[in-house]
Amino acid sequence: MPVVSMKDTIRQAAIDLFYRKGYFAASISEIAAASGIRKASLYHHYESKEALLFAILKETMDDLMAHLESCLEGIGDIEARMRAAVRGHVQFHLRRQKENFIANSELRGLNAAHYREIVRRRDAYERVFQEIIGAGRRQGVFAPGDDKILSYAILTLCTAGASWFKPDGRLTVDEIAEIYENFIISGLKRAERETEPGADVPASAARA
Amino acid sequence: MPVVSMKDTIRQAAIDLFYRKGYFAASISEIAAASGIRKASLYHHYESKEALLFAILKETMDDLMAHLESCLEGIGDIEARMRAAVRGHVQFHLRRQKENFIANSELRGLNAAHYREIVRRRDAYERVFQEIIGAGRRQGVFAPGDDKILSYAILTLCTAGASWFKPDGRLTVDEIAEIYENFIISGLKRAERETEPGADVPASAARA
DNA sequence: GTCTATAGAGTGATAGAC
DNA sequence: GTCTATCACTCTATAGAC
Repeated sequence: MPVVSMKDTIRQAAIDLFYRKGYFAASISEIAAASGIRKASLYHHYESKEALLFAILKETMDDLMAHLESCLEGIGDIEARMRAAVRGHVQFHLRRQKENFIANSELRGLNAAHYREIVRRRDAYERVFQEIIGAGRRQGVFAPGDDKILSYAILTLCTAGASWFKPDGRLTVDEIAEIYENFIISGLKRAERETEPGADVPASAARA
Repeated sequence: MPVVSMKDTIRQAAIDLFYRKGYFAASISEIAAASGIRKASLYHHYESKEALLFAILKETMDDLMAHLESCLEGIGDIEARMRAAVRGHVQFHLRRQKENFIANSELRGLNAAHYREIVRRRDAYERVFQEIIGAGRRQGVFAPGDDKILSYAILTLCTAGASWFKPDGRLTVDEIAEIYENFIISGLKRAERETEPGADVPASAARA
C-alpha cells in the first residue's frame, strides 16, 4: 500500500487548483498533471469533475462539524461555549484554509442534489451557533439581538480570516482566534444595549 | 439617444450573470443573449470578456470610495466617524449587492495589470477604516488591538451581509446597518480589555 | 452597430488497449 | 490502474458583409 493513495493525491491537487484558480477555471487536465497522471486516468478515481468537488466539500463540512462538537464537549457555561465555538471555528478555518475557502465560494459548481446536501450540513453547523446565541440572550448574558443575523456575522467574520491569513505571518492561529473571540463576546454582550435597553428588538422597528 | 445605452445594457446583463453563475461559468454568448444581441456585436462595446469584468469592478470600487467619503464629510468625532463608515459600507453593499459580490469574489478573472489597479483601490478604501481605528485606539476611545485585523474583520463582516440580504426580507437596509454598527462599536471598545488592560498587545504574545 | 460565419483552442468525458 | 486516441461540444475572439 502506498503512503498516500492516488485518490488522495488527486484530492489535494484539486483543492490546491480550485483554491488558486476557482472550480470552473481549473481543468481536469491540470488536476491530472498536478497528480502525475493523464486526465483519462483521473476518471478511474472520480466519476466526474463535479463528484470531485462534492467529495472535497462533503469531507470538509463533516470534519468542521466534528471539530465543533469536540470543542464544545463538556462545556456548560454560555460565554465559555461561545468562546470555544469561535475558537474552534477560527482554528479549523485557518488550519484548513484552502478547503474552507472552496467550501465558501464554489457551491455553485455542485448539481442540485449535492448542493442540498452541503447546504443541509452548513445549516446544521450554523444552528449550533444560533442556539448558543439564543440561550445567552435568554439568560441575559448577551444583549438582545437577532440570533440569525448575529450568527451569520460571527461565522463570516471568522471565516474571512482564512482569506488573508498567512501561516508564517506576523500572528499565530491562536492569537487571531483570541482577537476574534474577544471582539465577538464584546459585540454580543453590548450590541444594541444603548439604543434598546433591556428590551428585545422588534423586527418592525425601522429607523427613518 | 436611447434611454439606456447598449453598453449599459450589456454591463447590467454581465453583472447579473457573473453574480449568478460566476465569471468563468458565464459565457459571452449568454451575456449577449441577455442583452438582446449576438455575441459578435458585444465586442463592439467591450474589447474582451476580461475588459467587461474590469469595467464593472473599477466603477464599483470608485463609487464605493466616493460613497464612503461623502458619508464621512464634516464628521470629526471618532466614534461617529466609525459609525458613519460602517453604515455607509453596509448601505452600499446591500444596495448594490451583485456588483459588490463580484468585486469580492472574481478578482482572479482579471489580468495582472487590472488586478493591481483594483487591489490598489481596495487598499485605499481599507486604509480609511484603519486610520479611524488607529485614531480611536490612540485617543483611548477604542481598546488596544491590531488595526489591520480589526479593519478586515469589520469590512468582511459588513460585506458578508450582502451575501444573505434579501431586499424584500424581514429587515431593512438601515436596520441591518444599525445592528452591525452597534456590534462593531461594542467590539472595538471592549475587545481585549479584559485580558490586556490598558496595554497595547504585542504581536509576539503567543498563547500556549 | 449588428449581423453570419468561422477560426483555433480547450473542455469534460469515453472507448478500449495494455 | 494508467495509457493513447478521440468524440462532441463550448469557449473567446475575429473577419467581413450590410
